[in-house]
Amino acid sequence: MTNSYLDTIDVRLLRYFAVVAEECNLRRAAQRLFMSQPPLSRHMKNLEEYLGVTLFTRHTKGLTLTNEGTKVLQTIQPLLRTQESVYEQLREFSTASEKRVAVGLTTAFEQGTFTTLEKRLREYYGERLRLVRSDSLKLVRDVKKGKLDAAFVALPLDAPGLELQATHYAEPLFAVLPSHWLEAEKPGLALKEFNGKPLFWFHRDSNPAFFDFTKTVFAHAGYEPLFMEEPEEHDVLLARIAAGEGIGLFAASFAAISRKGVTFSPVAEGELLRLALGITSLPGNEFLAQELVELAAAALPTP
Amino acid sequence: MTNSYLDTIDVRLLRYFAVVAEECNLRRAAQRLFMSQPPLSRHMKNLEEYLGVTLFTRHTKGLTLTNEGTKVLQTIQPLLRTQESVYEQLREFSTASEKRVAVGLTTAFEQGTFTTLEKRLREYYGERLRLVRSDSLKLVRDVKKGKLDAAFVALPLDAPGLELQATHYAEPLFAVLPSHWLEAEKPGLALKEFNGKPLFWFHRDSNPAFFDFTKTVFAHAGYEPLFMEEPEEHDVLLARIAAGEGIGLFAASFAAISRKGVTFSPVAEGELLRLALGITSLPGNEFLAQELVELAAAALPTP
DNA sequence: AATTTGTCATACCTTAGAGGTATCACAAAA
DNA sequence: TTTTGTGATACCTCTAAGGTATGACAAATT
Repeated sequence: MTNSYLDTIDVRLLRYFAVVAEECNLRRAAQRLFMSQPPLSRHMKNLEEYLGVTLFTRHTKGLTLTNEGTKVLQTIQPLLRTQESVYEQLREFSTASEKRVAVGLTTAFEQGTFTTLEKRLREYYGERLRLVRSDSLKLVRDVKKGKLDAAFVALPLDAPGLELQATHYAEPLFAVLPSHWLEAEKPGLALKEFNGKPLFWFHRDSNPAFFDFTKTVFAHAGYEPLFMEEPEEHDVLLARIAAGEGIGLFAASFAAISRKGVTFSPVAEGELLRLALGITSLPGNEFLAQELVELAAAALPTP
Repeated sequence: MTNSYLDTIDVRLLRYFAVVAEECNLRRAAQRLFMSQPPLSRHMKNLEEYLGVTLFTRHTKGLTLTNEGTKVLQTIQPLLRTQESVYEQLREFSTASEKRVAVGLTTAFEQGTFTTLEKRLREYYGERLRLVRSDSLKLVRDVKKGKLDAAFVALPLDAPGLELQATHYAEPLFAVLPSHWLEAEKPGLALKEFNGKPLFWFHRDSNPAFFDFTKTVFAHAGYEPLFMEEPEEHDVLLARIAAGEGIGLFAASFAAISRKGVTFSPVAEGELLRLALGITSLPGNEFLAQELVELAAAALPTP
């Protein structure tokens, strides 16, 4: 019996192949699969290598299936269908025959903000609920992969291909400063007072749209920050601010956390710099998303 | 519709589950799957998490399926069967409707050793052949994974669960020394003359059985080497030997490669330190293995 | 009762491979 | 000629699969 490499092919590759065959265009197929074009190109090449078959002819307008490619496509259809139906059946088995709900929760706001919401979610979904805390970008990735059904994320956020529903909830950003920088209590600090001073901020890659937006706001306010890489851990960040290395900008709810040596202070431009709470999900999960919006409306303060 | 994590489960996990369910024992199941017990334990835990179902009750004599576990097992059977049959059909598609043959070739011998063998293989299998060169241990791993149908490997080698057939071909080891260490031409150097001198040698982990064996031979010969980590690249190794950092021990065929500053010399214990050529494959591939043994017999010199 | 053995679980590490960005080569369209 | 849209390539990052070492625990053995 010749194994010829084939046993190790992931069914996922075959599913990718089906989508590519349908689109006849790598870029579009990649978009539908929530990935970028190059890895998909590689996957198709590998698949051809595995199978020992040329699946496509490549030309400058896209791809077209070869005859063998068509045959392969027909051959795998039953497998893809069987997988779907079996997975559908497996979903029925979850505890108490009820469908599980996996929901993400952003760490962009102070976690205490969500205690009521969490309680409501647990009451509402009971054992079926699976709650995951992470930063908005990882949550978006997991929603795309199907690991999460929906996620509460911080807006603004660019999530192409996903449904995105806003809730009423939003918070202005607060400045977090080393206490000794603040000569007197000044509510509503103007950002321009910090011109040239270092700001702990996220890397542009993690959310280009929001990064560029804030940069514009900073510029308008006359604040040209010296960007410093933000530490992962919240307490580390506070410690470094206390040490006078730079300032931070957090959602207002974080003012609930105090630390020796740092001062939370509202900024004059706070209303421009708002984080809103949104719910993201794959198209098709609108019902769940709507449920979550309503639960959030009932369980979050109206600021 | 709720995705609930489930879409991302690899079918492989389900296949593992089926094996575990059959064996009711993680260690044995892991052995059948060519992996160690801990990852399998984790996989089963993850699977339960994904499905939201307790599949097994764990006790001190092994595992037993729960009722839900049995139901899940029944549910996935059609998928596993469909996958097998579809993959079987896919194999038919390989170029010219012929089954492909993936064969590994060890780098433990000088590659020129195999020129005739390679030629024969290509003549015999034609386009169907896929030849991979790597070290014996990676080849064994790929054979286990099904990426290779069979591989020519260096013996002795411990490959539990795999078929292992010896060919008639074997080579003694030669010493490779910095030229300036050799005062006069001495054919048949005794290892003990190098006592305490550094030896570039492989890490024990890569082949414990062979490592221990050679160590015993060294000890008997009165050679207590100072083991040094062997560089990956052959030419780097030669350069460092030329620089006088230590000696090496290679299969005799490598004497074909000369380099300024190093001398290849047979060792008196060479007949004890032999590398043989073997063919390894998964049980069930005996026919191919036998073919390869015969091709090797015809294409390799009888030393 | 104490020891040994065989079970699964846990902690930690290494590494293959999936996916990302930047960029290329090429042909069709403008 | 330039622009635009195609797939391919090179290179990087990081997740997750698999490995080793070890633990906790119960049954079997002494």
